[in-house]
Amino acid sequence: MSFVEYSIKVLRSRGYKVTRPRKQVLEAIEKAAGPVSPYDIERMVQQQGEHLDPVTVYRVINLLCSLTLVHKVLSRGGFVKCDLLEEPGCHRFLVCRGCGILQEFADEALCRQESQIAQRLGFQAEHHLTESSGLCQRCR
Amino acid sequence: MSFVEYSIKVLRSRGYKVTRPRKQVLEAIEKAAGPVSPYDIERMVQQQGEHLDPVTVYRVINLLCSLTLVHKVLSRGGFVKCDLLEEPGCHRFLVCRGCGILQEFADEALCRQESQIAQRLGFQAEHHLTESSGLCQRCR
DNA sequence: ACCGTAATGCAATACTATTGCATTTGCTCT
DNA sequence: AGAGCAAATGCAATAGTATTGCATTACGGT
Repeated sequence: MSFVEYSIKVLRSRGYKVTRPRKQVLEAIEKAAGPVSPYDIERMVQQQGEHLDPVTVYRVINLLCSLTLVHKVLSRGGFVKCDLLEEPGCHRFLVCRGCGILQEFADEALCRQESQIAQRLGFQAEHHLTESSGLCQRCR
Repeated sequence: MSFVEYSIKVLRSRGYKVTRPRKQVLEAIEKAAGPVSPYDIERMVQQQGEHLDPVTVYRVINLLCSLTLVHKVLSRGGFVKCDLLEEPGCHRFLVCRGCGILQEFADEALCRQESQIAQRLGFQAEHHLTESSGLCQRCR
């Protein structure tokens, strides 16, 4: 099942409508090579002769992020489709500082260790956001 | 030694000039309760009857971030002074979703574990950015 | 096919960030 | 103390990112 199909299934199952703009955004993000901004998405859709309001893109992206179908890449800006979909644990990124390539991963042991450290500091951690930078195999 | 004093020492030791705007930014960030934007800093300085260009604030902050005297809090926006200064390892944040309070920490074992995971995925990690969200002791 | 509500489009606006160039100023050397 | 130089700042312009409110549209259940 493709990213778009899976996302539509999730939208329906949570009671969200499957609208034209939502499908447009999903398709744009699926096609994109890397992180894209809401305005990038607007442009991609426009280049197909269709129309889409950037404000709507923001709202769609917010929804998709809240469903973890899409992630924001904080260290670079822009949004990417989730590559792990149903994989449990916090989804994290490796970012190559050479070519910019992204690799998503999840590791429950890491989650546990981080939560443990947080607990020692009086915190009850619920979610871990991690973006590690370095060099990918190629750029090394 | 205060944050400002330490920062000035670092600036000098690395060959950077200690200028009026740099001192103004350092003092503003030291006083701030939480993360502040460059424009917040401009306002803080102006309220003392002094003047400071926001573009300069951006440039100063970039420098301070590159020296890890200041960190950007990506999940919230805004910049904070580093509370760990000379502590080795990547500096990370716990962010309370209740009151917004920040707690900075470093943990070299965590760095190692993350690097190891990255290596299994073909990555040579150099730096780990982490912001965990949850509830602080008070908000729980 | 209709209806109600969720979602979108539009307009306005605020915030965040960057670039180039002329001018100033901190620091070193005498 | 003063001169000179490179680094840093101020200014102007501009691009990119993000949010809000309200009128209108359209999805999906009946």
